[in-house]
Amino acid sequence: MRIRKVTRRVTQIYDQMLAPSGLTVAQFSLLARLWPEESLSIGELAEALVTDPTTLTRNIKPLAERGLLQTLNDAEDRRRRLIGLTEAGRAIIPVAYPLWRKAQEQLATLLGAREIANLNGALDRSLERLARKG
Amino acid sequence: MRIRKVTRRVTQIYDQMLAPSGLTVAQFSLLARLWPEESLSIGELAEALVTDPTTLTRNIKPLAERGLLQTLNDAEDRRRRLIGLTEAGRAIIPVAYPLWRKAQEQLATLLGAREIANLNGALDRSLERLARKG
DNA sequence: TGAATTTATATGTATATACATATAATAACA
DNA sequence: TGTTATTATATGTATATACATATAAATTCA
Repeated sequence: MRIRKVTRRVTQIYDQMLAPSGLTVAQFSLLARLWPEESLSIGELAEALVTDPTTLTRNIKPLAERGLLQTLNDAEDRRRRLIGLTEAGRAIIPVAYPLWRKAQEQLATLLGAREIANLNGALDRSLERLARKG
Repeated sequence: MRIRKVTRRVTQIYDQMLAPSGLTVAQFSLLARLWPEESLSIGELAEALVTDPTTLTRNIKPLAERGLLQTLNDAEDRRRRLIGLTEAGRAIIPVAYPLWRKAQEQLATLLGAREIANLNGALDRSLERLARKG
């Protein structure tokens, strides 16, 4: 499958560039999503990241162990866990962001700005149609 | 990352459709690549699938245990393992292929033929630029 | 030819991913 | 209100993925 092949290479490029920060691209995406927010539940975060809630439970674990994420119990609904950035979690974003930008630039160089724009447009439209329900 | 989100959903769709065959889309891709060939080494197969050779070593394992793949030692180069389909491996392709087509059709319905063609074109061009060397 | 280098694959380790199922808590309803 | 159904998350299990490193075999070269 084409898209799986391309994604493997793209993930590799981002992961290699982000390596000095100690984050993977999946981890950076997760942290970055929480950057402007107070905190989100597992379910909300899963929906935002278009991933399975059970995947998120697992992905949160190493980040929480490294002290980048913290969990609060929702008083209104005691089933929910509210996930938010810790101090360290907020602090790592400005370290990782420039690396992420560099990966983005490298990709733009490899593929060309026109192709990137075309691809992003097609992916955005596809996401909308695929986001929920298959 | 957009492409990672889309790929997760697309993989899910293919995996669900292929479930009756007991294959994942990654496994189907691997077996299908060997269908017209005699056999390929780990390295050749990795390159064809745009994946890491170490990933392939792992992916082969469950398929070999299920008797779908077999390994031959290359007489010319005793480091190389030649991977090929077994009888059972050849037999499962005609079972899985229609399911794979169905997933493809479902995706075409969701995204539209025009968008699919656009996306495939962009992905093919991207693959060419990304395939080797990052 | 013998030592150094390169190449092919495997292993250790870690994250990413999702399904089936379990559990606990909330919501619905009779 | 008490029972049932639904919802949020976690766990068990399995595959997918790749890097660092190990190992063995082939190649290079002095």
